[in-house]
Amino acid sequence: MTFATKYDKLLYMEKRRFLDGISMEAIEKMIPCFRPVSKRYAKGETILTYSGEERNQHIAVLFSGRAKLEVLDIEGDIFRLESYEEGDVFGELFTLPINSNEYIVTAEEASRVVYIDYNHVITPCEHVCTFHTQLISNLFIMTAQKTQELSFHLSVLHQHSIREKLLCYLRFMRSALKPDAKGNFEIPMTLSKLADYLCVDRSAMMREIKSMKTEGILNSTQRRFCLYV
Amino acid sequence: MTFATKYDKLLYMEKRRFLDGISMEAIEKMIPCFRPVSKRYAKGETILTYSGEERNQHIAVLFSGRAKLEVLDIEGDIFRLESYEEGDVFGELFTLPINSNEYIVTAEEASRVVYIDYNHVITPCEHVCTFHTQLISNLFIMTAQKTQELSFHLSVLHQHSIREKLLCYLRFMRSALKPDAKGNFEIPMTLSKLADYLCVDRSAMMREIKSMKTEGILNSTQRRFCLYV
DNA sequence: AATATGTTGTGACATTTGCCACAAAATATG
DNA sequence: CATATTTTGTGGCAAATGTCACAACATATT
Repeated sequence: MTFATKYDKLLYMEKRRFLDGISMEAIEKMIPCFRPVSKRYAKGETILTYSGEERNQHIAVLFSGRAKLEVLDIEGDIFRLESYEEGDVFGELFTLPINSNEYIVTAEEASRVVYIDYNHVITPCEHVCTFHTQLISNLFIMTAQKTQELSFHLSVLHQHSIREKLLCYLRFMRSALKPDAKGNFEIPMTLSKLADYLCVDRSAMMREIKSMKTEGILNSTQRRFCLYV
Repeated sequence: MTFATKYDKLLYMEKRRFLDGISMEAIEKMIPCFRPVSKRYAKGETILTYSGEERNQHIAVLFSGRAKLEVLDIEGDIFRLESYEEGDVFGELFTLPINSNEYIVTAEEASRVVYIDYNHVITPCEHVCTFHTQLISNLFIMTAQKTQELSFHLSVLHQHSIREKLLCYLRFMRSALKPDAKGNFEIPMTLSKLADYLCVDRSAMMREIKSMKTEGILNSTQRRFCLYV
């Protein structure tokens, strides 16, 4: 059904994970304290939905697999809002529910999700969890990184023309991906997905890439790009 | 210089503040622990800049006033990325610095900013700060709310046409603002700012509003809207 | 109250962008 | 390896959007 799965990342950054810096022994000690609930989901299965009517105070962490968040609006249109990879956090806590819109998180691969009560994470426990602090820090950094990604996405969409959007995205990718000796780098998603990300029509984007090539601004084949500006 | 200041909010939600749920006595006890640095800025003054070259591990909290975050890109174009009101958190930690872009936070009114070292907040202190947990929770919720706003902004920009963007924004506002008996509500920014927010041309937006009026979809004068769909 | 500055509202025109349709290439699947 | 599915690349045409210019209005400032 879906191809090119290994290219489906939206951005390329070193992500903080929920359990970074916490030893296995510490994790095992923390389990009785946090009482995490782990659930498995098959490919295509709905992980959770919310519509803003009841507040869900659980933090969901995607431990393995891939998932997406889609919005079903009042018109019946559905569109993808976010993509989740291993280590991502999600849940109602992180999405401002637009009234009467339905938010649906679906597994795009077989996935494992761990639910943790938000209050348990924030409140220091009676047992001496040395790594509780680390956990809070991780969670905080993860949320901050999420705002970073969204912030970047917005700054790309703020560009007026397709060309400017492309340049904004590609320049960031060039600096993030450390291009090879010839200056080539390969973006982490297909051109179709890129058009979605930039909120432009795919064929219009292709046309723009073409004219940028003839102008000598860049060079590319498929996902491989080389920027001259 | 700037008018209509009370309408300059982007969204309308009950925001968690940094010191919510913490008594004055507790705050005074916490001061020696956190060692916050408070600075005042005049209207128009630069609060801070960053470009991703050195990591600034401080959290900035806008205690009073108003500020904006702008990006200066490689072309020399400058555009507004975010607006900050009282209680907002900002700083390099929350913005993914696009390579060689310059990020500039400027005071739009006389403002007071409190800087706190991130590690001090996250790490439990030797003194018994009962409200340390509350503080962490506040900070976390604030960051989550930030992602909610960005997330909403993105979901608006994902709409293809000006009309869809308008409807998406206005429907949210209607539900957030509790319209009067006649169904009227007043959006919290000027129409010019709205056009910016929706990333469309202002006059094109006005044209669209006009044709929506003739179609009987909505009614409006200035910032006051009444939606029929 | 008078002035300056920004906001709202409108129209004509140019341009960009989206839409559609199709073929070739690349990538998964069995 | 053969097949199915998706991605990439291209062109013509229509529609949506941006640009420019201007007047009336609203809001701060003095």
